[in-house]
Amino acid sequence: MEEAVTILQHPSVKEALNALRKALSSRRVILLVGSCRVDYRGRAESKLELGDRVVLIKEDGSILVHRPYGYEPVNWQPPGCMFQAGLREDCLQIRAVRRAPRESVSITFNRVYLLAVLRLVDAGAFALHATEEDMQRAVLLEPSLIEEGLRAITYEKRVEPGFIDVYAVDSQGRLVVVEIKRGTAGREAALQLHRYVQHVRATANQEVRGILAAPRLAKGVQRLLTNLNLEFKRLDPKKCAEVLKRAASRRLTEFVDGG
Amino acid sequence: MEEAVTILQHPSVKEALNALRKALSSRRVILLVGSCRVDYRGRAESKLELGDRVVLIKEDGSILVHRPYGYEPVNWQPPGCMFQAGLREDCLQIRAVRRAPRESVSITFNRVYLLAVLRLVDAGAFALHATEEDMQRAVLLEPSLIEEGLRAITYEKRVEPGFIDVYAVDSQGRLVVVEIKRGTAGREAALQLHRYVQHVRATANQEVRGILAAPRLAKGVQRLLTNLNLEFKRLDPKKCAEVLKRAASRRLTEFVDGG
DNA sequence: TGCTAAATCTCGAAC
DNA sequence: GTTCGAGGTTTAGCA
Repeated sequence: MEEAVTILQHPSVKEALNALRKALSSRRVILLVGSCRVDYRGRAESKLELGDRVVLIKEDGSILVHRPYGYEPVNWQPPGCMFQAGLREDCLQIRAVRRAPRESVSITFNRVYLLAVLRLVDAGAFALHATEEDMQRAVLLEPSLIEEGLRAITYEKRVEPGFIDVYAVDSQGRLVVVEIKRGTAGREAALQLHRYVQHVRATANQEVRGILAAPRLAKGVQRLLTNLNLEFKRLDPKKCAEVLKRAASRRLTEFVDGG
Repeated sequence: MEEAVTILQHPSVKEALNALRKALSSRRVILLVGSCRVDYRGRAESKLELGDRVVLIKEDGSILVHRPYGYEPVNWQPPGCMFQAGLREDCLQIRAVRRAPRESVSITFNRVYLLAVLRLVDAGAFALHATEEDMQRAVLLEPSLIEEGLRAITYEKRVEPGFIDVYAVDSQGRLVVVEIKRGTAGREAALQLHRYVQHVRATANQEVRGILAAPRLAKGVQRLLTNLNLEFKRLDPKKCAEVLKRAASRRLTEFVDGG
């Protein structure tokens, strides 16, 4: 069985090329550190002059070029690339090509400091909580998070301008459109809600309330809401997550008790 | 002078911790490969179970956790983090904390396959062409890209709904609002243009044309434009980039000839 | 610092 | 294959 980690330190260009070709054909994760130039052609075009970078090639054919700073890669290619590796004027050149859209990144190393070929096994589950979807599910489960007496009718209702997060009826029988934002709700969110409410009003021909539910509003948005005859309701993502967790454990209890 | 690349292969947790602490305090770029769990708390919450990952820590205090597949990091922290490294039940634990917003990522390695500490020098210039801003500048330089006889008045004009990309007058003296998109223009772009045009009409009290300029339209958007009494003009990002390049070399020629 | 709009956005789902 | 909306979006540009 092959080693999980194979490392070449300061390899010659030829040594690096040999190891790289083998690693690419066996679909390994590859780490390359060295001095390189990068050119991109496709949806846009870019040129990056000589400097030290970290290049990460993954099993699914994605590639990232990282500078020593910044969250985002300076150049990249999404999963599904074809790779070519070769020599070019004493340099190691790697080309990552994809079609649809047709684009390519080519990286030219004049020096390689480190080449690591990795056999990684990762089947770990990933779970993200307190997303906007979680908040929506929480409101459907407990509409009182928005206001007492509210009853949910549908969610993700398709209307012309987009999707209504939660569509409900209040204690007095009026239609309510609820737009949920996980972060600070800005002007765009208010306008989005406005479009939905306008559409429902035109269709339903009765009184329709619009409620923007978010942890907080951006400056000036309260005034915009007032002008548009819409309402704001503070809604905490964490509290929504707790509602979901409670509901899940309740379901579990009922399941155990009932079974 | 210290080595540009320092490597520990399959270090013990204690060895890794020592090297990591030193690397963090000297603000090096750090590559860590190993088996780990990851927890995130902040704007949302996430949990990633055990698996092999590549962790990249940068000079500016950003950190990325990459699985063996996918363009995006599964967990991360933007530049400006504080790092803590320690032992936790025979595991190497790294915590990256930032405030505003308050959030943290903690990574717990039960095994480290590779630790590389890198001294990278990257001063290479990066240039990106054919962005939406390039297209806007090209249209300002040559309004005939949109239509003959068009004259630009202002750009990035502030109006209530946002910023008008290019504000112009056509050959017959009518006001023209131009909205530019670099990619496929969808429904949202048409509605955005509509809002701008409505606003200008209300303000200027005269005939106002709205032109959506983009390489192509999403399906159904042409019909929407027609309903809203707006126009579409095909505009190629690459052609815009060429216009700019031509203009730049012309300026250079004039400069050389004149000087 | 807060807010707005763009991105080689990416990613996923729905049509 | 497109299109559309969300993202722990990030990033750049301004008020």
